[in-house]
Amino acid sequence: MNKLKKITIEDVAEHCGCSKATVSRVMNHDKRVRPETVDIVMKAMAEIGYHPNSIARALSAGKTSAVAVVVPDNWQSQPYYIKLIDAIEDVADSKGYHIILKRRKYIDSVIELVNQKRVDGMIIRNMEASDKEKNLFSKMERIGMPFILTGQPVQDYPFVKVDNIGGAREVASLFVELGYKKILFISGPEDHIDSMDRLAGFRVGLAENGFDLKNLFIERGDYTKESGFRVSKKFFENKSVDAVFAANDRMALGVLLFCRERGMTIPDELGLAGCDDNFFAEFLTPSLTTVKPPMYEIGTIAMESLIRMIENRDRPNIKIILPTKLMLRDSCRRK
Amino acid sequence: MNKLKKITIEDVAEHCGCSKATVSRVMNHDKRVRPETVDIVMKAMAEIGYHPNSIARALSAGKTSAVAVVVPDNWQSQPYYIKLIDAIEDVADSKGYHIILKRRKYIDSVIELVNQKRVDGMIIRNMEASDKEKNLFSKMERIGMPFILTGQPVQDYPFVKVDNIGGAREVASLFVELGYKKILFISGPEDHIDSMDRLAGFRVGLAENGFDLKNLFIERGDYTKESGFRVSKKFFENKSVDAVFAANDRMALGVLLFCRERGMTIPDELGLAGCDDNFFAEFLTPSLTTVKPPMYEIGTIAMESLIRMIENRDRPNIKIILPTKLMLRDSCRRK
DNA sequence: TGTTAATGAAAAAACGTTTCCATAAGTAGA
DNA sequence: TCTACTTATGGAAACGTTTTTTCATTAACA
Repeated sequence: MNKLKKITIEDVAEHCGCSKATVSRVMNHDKRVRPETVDIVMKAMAEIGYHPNSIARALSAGKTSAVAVVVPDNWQSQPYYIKLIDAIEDVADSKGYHIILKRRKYIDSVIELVNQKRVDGMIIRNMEASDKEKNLFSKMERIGMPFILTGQPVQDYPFVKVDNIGGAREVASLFVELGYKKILFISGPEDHIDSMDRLAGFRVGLAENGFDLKNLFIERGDYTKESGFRVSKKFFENKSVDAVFAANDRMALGVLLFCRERGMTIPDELGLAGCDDNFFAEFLTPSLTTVKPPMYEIGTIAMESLIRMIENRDRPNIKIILPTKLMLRDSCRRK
Repeated sequence: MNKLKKITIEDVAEHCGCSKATVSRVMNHDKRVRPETVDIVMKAMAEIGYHPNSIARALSAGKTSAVAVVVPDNWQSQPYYIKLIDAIEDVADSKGYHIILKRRKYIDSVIELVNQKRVDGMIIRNMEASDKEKNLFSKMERIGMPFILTGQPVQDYPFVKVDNIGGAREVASLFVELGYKKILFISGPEDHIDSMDRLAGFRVGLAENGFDLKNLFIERGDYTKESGFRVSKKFFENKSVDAVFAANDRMALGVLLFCRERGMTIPDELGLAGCDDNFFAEFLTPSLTTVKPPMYEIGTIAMESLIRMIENRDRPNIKIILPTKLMLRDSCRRK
């Protein structure tokens, strides 16, 4: 096997009869090098096909130009994670950073990345926070490695998140406007913060539009399609409502499937709305009204902030909440 | 701002009164170091909280333990890319590798990764091959950096791909079995290899099941939902068929939407099948029969092969074609 | 003409590892 | 007791950059 000789800065120096230092200065646009020398060096680099070794650079500079992005294990269930990552990559590329992708299940590997100084910073989609994660956060804080949360605030760490409360409030306003008098809210699993926020916002929205909260019913699901089906089956046995608002689209899909089986037509007999603008929402029959989180914006702002933290070595206290967008589709209509 | 003093191998050496070399040997499980010394060093490392710097390691070893994964720009449209990435990460983590994710649009950045020796290898989902990509491939070959294609074979480079021909053949077999006598195939954009393979396989499958190819009609789409709609609208103006096979699910969705508008019931008046098992296929009404590509397996095999190439420094000629799975759903039924 | 200041570039140190080479101590065989 | 071989370790070079220091040359000035 032919062993390729590596081309280093030394070869360039030799080829144009100057020192490594000069070549390095040319590469880094140091203005103290004479223009003609610059030309000579540039030409030499092109001629012998030199490219600086980024690892050596990183070691010398103490900066890797890489950031880790941590997503939930089931990122598959939410295509908006792709938007989040796209946004992060768009910013990253324009600033010369690379992103190392990790699922939460590989948190040990993420911790190693930090310990071994393999990344300059991190963006974490933290939907829950285990002890391991909390330790990680405090360690990063301690060693001064910047990071930003994009799920939920934890302690006093920087975050960029969705305004779940505001989004649900808009749905409430819509539901009242459409004339719904009795409403069912299907929550997520116990204590899930997103779901709690959505319920809180929904309540506020209903109340401020003159809806009597006595007519708001609440059932608990677990975010799965099946739970949406199950909950509605149980609920509709002895009660009825005008509309259902589910804490996510998967459960709303469950409700829709139940109605289809039961022969209840949507939106005529029942209004329906979900959250997340999941991939199928647009293609269901009827298409599903839902609350769309601004994932691209979150990714953009998170990455821009992170880079600022990395490069300025300061620690601006980023705490940003971004508004959702109500996607009004066919699953709810004036009563 | 408090400047954290970095803890290096030198500190460990000092702390336990031995040399850096010995500490290094302990970390790398060199058996030539006395067991008691190992204990001392291990304890010292734990006590002062030492973690080796991965960048320094990479420089010294000439190995980054990172691989680049390149996906199409519109990976958003195909959730199976997530499965591909998950598989790659699963293998990567078990072998101590990290993955750097890049979209194809940032190919320049990918090229830099290679030039700057920032990764040990690459997995590329190449659905088409631009000149830039071809140059990249040949450069990687030249400098001896391993890579694997997971889209289409190019020249003689290693690849792992889907058996599009076989998948389409199964659909053909199904269609004949269901009693369809006249069939429309909607192709992808001109010369798209996946689409061509699917058509070829479909033809073979029909013929070998005794179907008269005179009754196979072919129209060209461009993979979008809209083109599926448009093509069917135009086709059904003056012809009719028993079933449609579209080269992807998005176009099949277009056909479905057209039928819904036109009042043609699926599967009673028209059988329908697509390719890809896209996210919505399962949730459409009726749910869509489709050909599911084995993306997880592709990712697994690609990454395992890549690691073998990286670590063994040999170049086994990987050329693997994996079978699809027919997802039989409600959109086609016996005539 | 001699002193000082500014400039361009070389040499050397640093970044934090791994690895090669040397050495000292210990063991075994004669 | 000598030689030869192993074993555990230390010292130093290497990996390929950047950055600091040093030095030599030229320009400027009195």
